[in-house]
Amino acid sequence: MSVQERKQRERAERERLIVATARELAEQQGWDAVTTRLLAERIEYSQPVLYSHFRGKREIIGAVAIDGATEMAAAVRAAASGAHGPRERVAALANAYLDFAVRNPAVYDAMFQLDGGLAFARDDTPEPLKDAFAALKESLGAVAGDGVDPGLFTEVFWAALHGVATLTRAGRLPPGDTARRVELLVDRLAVP
Amino acid sequence: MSVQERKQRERAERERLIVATARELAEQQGWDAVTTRLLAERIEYSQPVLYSHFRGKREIIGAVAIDGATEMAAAVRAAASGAHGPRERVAALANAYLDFAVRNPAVYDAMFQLDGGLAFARDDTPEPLKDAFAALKESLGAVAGDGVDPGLFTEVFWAALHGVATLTRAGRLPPGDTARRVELLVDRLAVP
DNA sequence: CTCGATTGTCTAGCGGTGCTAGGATCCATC
DNA sequence: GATGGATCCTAGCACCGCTAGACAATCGAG
Repeated sequence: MSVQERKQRERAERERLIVATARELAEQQGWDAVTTRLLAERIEYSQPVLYSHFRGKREIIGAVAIDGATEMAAAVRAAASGAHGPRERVAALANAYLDFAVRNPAVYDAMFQLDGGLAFARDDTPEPLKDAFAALKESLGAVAGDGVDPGLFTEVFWAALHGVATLTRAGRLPPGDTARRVELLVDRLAVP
Repeated sequence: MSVQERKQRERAERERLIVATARELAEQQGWDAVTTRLLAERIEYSQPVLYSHFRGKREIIGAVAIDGATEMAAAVRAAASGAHGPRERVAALANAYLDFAVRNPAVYDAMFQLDGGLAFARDDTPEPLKDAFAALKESLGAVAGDGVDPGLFTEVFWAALHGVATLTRAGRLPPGDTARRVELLVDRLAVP
């Protein structure tokens, strides 16, 4: 039995290695550079090994996305917990969110831009994704205002942050004014 | 001279055909299906002909994006001009924007999601792109509020719309509540 | 009207992609 | 130590964006 357990452990270890390497490669050279050949070479196995862990490249992206969601949830909660008052919490959250997107562009893309084969906003949505949304809702729900559904408010605020994050990184918005944009967003959207 | 002019005209005609076919193909089967081979077959020329008009696939995407920007600017202006009062204009604009994104997903992707090799938010930005932003600004600038730069406000409002559009279509936001989201956005962001 | 030059187009192919079939190799078990 | 199943790799498929070079059509000069 112990032998099987060891093999299982090693297999799980290798799977983590694949995901970590894919993420590293994507952050360094972009997702286009994450080819199955290069990824296989980096983990020092042949291509087919990747397919014994994942159905395809799409699932590898999905795995990176789930890892990222866990981290983002933690980052957002940490930022929120360090601020006093609902409004300050929201401002801290917004900055933490955008900071995460800037620091981990490839992971952010995996989560929200690329097709990782994941289900969103459904019952069978992976737990880390639900939890990341929950982390936003914890702070944002408090400033939704009377008569406004906290879930809906969270979605709208999140969408605004997402828009700022993606348009800025894609060069559609001039960089540098992010702080002022966040300020405006928080001022207007969050009810005191 | 007339012969050259005719040739030039036919060449321009073919270029329009390429862009229109690429757009049609992308809307029908997604941008992944827009391969140079299939595109060439559809226009009934060989692949290299595409490269005598465009530097590569990226530039074809860019051409579709520019076409789309012109149409979006018109759609937004039409919607805004049919509404009374600043706040109603903004609501009409927001709905027109999201409607455009839903009706022309491939074009929307070409404009804001894919790499079309275009410059944004710069001096050498193609005129139609500048004009699309200007169309937004015309209506949005009026509700920016005192002490808020109209350009900055337009960017933020646009980013929020973009977030709603992309997250909804990517399945990240449950569809169906778009109207309520727009309502919330307009209520909070637009100053009476 | 002929004939070289230019222009336009196509065939064929390069190096890359994601993915997989089938054979070789390793190793726990009998 | 033999054996059978799990594990892994080599080789290759069909496709991608893109391009070199052959070929045909057209133009302009003599």
